[in-house]
Parts: sequence; C-alpha cells; structure tokens
Amino acid sequence: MSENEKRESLNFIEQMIEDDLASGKNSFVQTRFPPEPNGYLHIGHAKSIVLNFGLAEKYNGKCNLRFDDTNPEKESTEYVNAIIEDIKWLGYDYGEKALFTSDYFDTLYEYAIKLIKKGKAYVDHQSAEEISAGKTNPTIPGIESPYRNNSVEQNLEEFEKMRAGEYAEGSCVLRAKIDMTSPNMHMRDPIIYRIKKVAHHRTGDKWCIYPNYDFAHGQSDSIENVTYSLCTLEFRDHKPLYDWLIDELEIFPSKQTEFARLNLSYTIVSKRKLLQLVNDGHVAGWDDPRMPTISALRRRGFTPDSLKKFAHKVGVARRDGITDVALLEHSVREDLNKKANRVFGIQNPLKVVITNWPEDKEEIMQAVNNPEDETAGTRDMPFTRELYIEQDDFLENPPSPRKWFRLGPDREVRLKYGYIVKCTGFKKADDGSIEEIYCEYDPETKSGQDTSGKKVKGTLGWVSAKHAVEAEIRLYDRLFKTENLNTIDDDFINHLNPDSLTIVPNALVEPSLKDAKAGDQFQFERQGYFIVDKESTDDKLVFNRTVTLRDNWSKK
RNA sequence: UGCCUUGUAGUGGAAUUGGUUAACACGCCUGACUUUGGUUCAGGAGAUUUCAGGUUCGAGUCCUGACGAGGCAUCCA
Repeated sequence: MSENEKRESLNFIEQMIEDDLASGKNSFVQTRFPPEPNGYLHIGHAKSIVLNFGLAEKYNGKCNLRFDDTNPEKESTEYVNAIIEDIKWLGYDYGEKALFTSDYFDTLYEYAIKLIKKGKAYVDHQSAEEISAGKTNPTIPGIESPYRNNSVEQNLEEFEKMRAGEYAEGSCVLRAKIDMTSPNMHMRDPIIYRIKKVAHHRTGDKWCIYPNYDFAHGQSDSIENVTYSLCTLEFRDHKPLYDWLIDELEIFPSKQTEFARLNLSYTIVSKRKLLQLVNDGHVAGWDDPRMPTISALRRRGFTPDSLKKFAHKVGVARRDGITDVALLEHSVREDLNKKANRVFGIQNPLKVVITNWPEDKEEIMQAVNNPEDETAGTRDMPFTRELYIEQDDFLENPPSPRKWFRLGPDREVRLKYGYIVKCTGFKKADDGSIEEIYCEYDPETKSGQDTSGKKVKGTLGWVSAKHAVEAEIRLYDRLFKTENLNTIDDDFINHLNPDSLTIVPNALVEPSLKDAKAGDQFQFERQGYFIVDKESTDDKLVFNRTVTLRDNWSKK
C-alpha cells in the first residue's frame, strides 16, 4: 500500500530512455513532433503529440515542433497555421518557434554533395518506370542502373545542373548508392532528391529540387540533436536507411523507434480519407464536429485534458490494434463531470400545466451549478404555472413503476429544485400525440424544505415556459456505422452513418443560458455534455452535444 | 515461396527482465447511495497468455517449428 509499492509501469519507450540515461548512452531527451503540413491533425496525431511532448516533460527534455515540408505540391501555410493552433490548444510548449525542414534545405544540399563526393550517391537519368522496374520486387534482387557507376565529377556536375534547373522535372533524380540486392526495398538505391519546379510555401522559388523524406527526416533529427525520433510502425523498414545515411554523413546519431499508430473504432484516421470526406461534402469541413480532427474535437467539446488522458489510457506499444471509442468518450465525461456546470435543457418540449399553481405566481428556486465542485455556486430558476419538460419523460401507458421512474397518468416525480408533482391528466392533439399534460404540485415538497416525507424515484429537468430560451441543439453520433474500418473491403464511404447528425431546431434551455458564449460548456442534466458552437448568435443559441451521459437505463 | 514488425480476457495494455493464485484501464454484470436512470462507493464475471514441441526445479517471458495479423516494391510522408 505504500507509495513505492505502486511503482508505475513504463512503456517500452520510457524503459529504453531510462536505460539510456542510466547507462550514459544519452544524457538528455530531445524529441520532436514532425507533421507534414498537408492536412489537419487528428486524434492519431494527438497520441503522438502527447507521447513526444509528454516524454520531454517527464524527462526534463525538449520537444520540437518541426514541419516536415519537403513536398511543396501538397503543403500549405493554411495547414501550418491550423497545426500550430491545435498544438497550442493542447497546451504544449515547443520552445522559441516552430521549426521547418525547409529551413535546412541548404544544409541538406551540402549533405547530398558530401555523399556524392564519397561515391555514395549518383544522378540517375532513368525514367520513373525504369527505376521502379530496376528495383523489381522484394523476392528477387534488383538491377543496377546504367548510371550507377558514373564518376564523382560527373555526378557533381549533374547534380549542380539539377539544382540550377537545367533538367526537366522527372528527367533525373539523385539516388543513394547502397545495395540493389537488399531484401529491404528501401536500401535498393533509394531516391533522395527529385526535381519539382514548384514554389514552396516557405522557400518560394529558391529551389527546384527537394529532398525526399528519407533524406530529410533523419537529417533534420540529427541537426536538431534529436535523441529519440519516434515514428509509426510503417517506418520500421526505413530504419536501416535512416542509420546508413547518418553514418555516411557522419552527423549526430539520432535514433528512430517505432510505435503503433492509433486506430479507433467507428473512426477513420487517415489524412487522405479525411480530406476526401471534406472535399466530397460528406462533412461540413475539417472542423465538422463529427470529424476526428483535433479542431473538430475541440469544436465538439473535447478538452485538452480529456485528449491527454485518453492518450495515456491508450498507452504505447508495438503491435497495432484498435482502440474502442468508448475510451475516448469516457475520457471526456471524466473531465467534464468535474468541470461543466449543470443546467436544464429540453430537447423536445412538452408543456406541463400545474393546475393548482396561481396564474401569475413566480417562485425563485435555487439550483446547484455543479455537485462535483462546491465553488461553482448556485443559480436562480423561476418556477411558474406553465413549464416544459422532455417529451420522453411522459408516457401515456408507462410500464410498472419499478421500470419507469418518470411521469405517466397518476404518477409522481420531482421537478428538480422545485416540487413533487402528480400527473392528473393530459390532452391529446388530433394526430394522437400528447399536446400537454396537467399536474398538481404538493406545497409540502419544496426542494430543501420538504416536510412531506414523500419519496419519488424520478427527478425531471424543467424550464419555465415564460422564461425559456430557444436554442438549436446538434446531436452528433459516430460518423461511421462500422466498428473496424481497417478490415472492410469496399469503399469506406459506404459505411457512413446516415444518422451522424440530428438537428433539434426548437429546443428550450433555462434562462441562465441566455448569454452563453461560444466555447462555454455545460452538462444538460440527464442528457449529456454540450458546448456552445461558434455558429451560435445572440438571436439563436446553438449547442453541440459532445457526448451523452452514461446511461444504464436505456440499455436494459 | 523475400525481408521487417507483431500475437496476453470483448478492447487497450502490464507482468519486478526466467519465479508462486497473469496488474491496471475501458466495456460488461450485481448491489449500495443519490433531488441527474449521472457521479461516487462496494463487489462480480470474463484468459487452457495463437498452436505444437523443447530447455529448465520453474516459461507469458528463452529455443525450434507451425499458424495468424500488419507493413515494405510512390520522383508521398
């Protein structure tokens, strides 16, 4: 039971770091988060961010934010800014400024020349198809390029011509000279520089040749003295190349370690597919609250803490699996339960007339803002003759009182912070729907000063008809109806959940919400957590449902 | 039929590095409390650690083999 008994178990990366620190192999921890600015960050990136920045915090090291911007065709400043906003929102400190691989283009160019001079790189004039064909396939040795043994002088000259724009795009590339027979395809003379006569979002027209990932990433890590370069599993095969280049270049020996990317049930985590959802209009944008992007999760009402907690709960390992979204949902509930003030919101209003309540009487009831946080205080709620409750809270023919705690003919419930009322009748509309119900309140049962001794099972939320504030509520459900989207054979678009968004245009919320501002978060009692959307206006409040409350009742 | 990574309750993920009844979390099920069918609290079910051999006093951990899963053959990252 003592403190030292509950020794926290380390994940394999922490284990490695502590071993390195202990053995003196490393004396500090430097990590980096290296997004390519070609899309928005999503929940999977959040895992990586928390891992990299979290490790730096834990071991008193540093974590750089470095944009891996070596492909000008796909990258833009819009994405850079969005990524920076997300990281700041998560609350991480990346030092003085964000770094860019493009800042190292001069150095990288020098590195290429060094490699050529060592006879370890050559300019290949074969077409893309020829190069690809030369690599053959993993089961048989590749074929050497006819340009492979050109002289250092010639390669130097031609590489300079590449840089000067004298060769057409696609006409030649710089290749590392390694081993065309390697069983590892990445070692079969990988392309390290290609011609792209495209302006770069930061360096403009300065360059018409750009290094590839393999000749940029590890080198940038090295330039930044990164000790732990953490990446996802699919880069495992690049590691020998990563090491080979650092070795040949004789630069700081950063080390790559792979971990499994996050897969989430009912969720797609692929930049390409997310882009498709946006482009094809399946969602309203990158920050559509149904998206798994960080900006969308923010708009949906997820907090930085909830995402961090989630990342820690998921853990880090080397085998890839699929995490249940329920864990994400649990993480927000856990956080918001402590932070969000409680209010009453009625999605589908049903009028209740308290027939024994005087016509014009208004009584002010005091409501607790957050039972989990005493400092949150209380608020006033006007109680009047005509109220609204949730339609779902009344049933004309309810099951037995043991199964149904809410209202029905002759049933009693408490209106929270108000009185216990008994249903004495109801009126139906022509179409058979319940138009309004009639109740009598018991004056002895006022909240806080109940002298009746009555006990009721049900407690309902309500809002005074006269004081209610209109609002639009957007109910979100999972974007996809299929649990594991990694194992489907058809187009993922076929798996979209048609009911992922339900708009409730005429909801009513309690008067205290009148001045709620975008970003304010609440728990609508018995319903879920909600956040005021950015599209909310003074005329019409708009709430996004972050997540429902846990519900042990509807499951039965 | 090449190479790399990886197989532990439904899911994620530990196991003092070869040591007794295989953590913990989510989910699920009971019960208690409750002016949220929430929260909290107490408890429970659920694993022949993919399989088959082997080494050992002792194997989830080591060895061999099989099988499964994922990745690698973009002038993407």
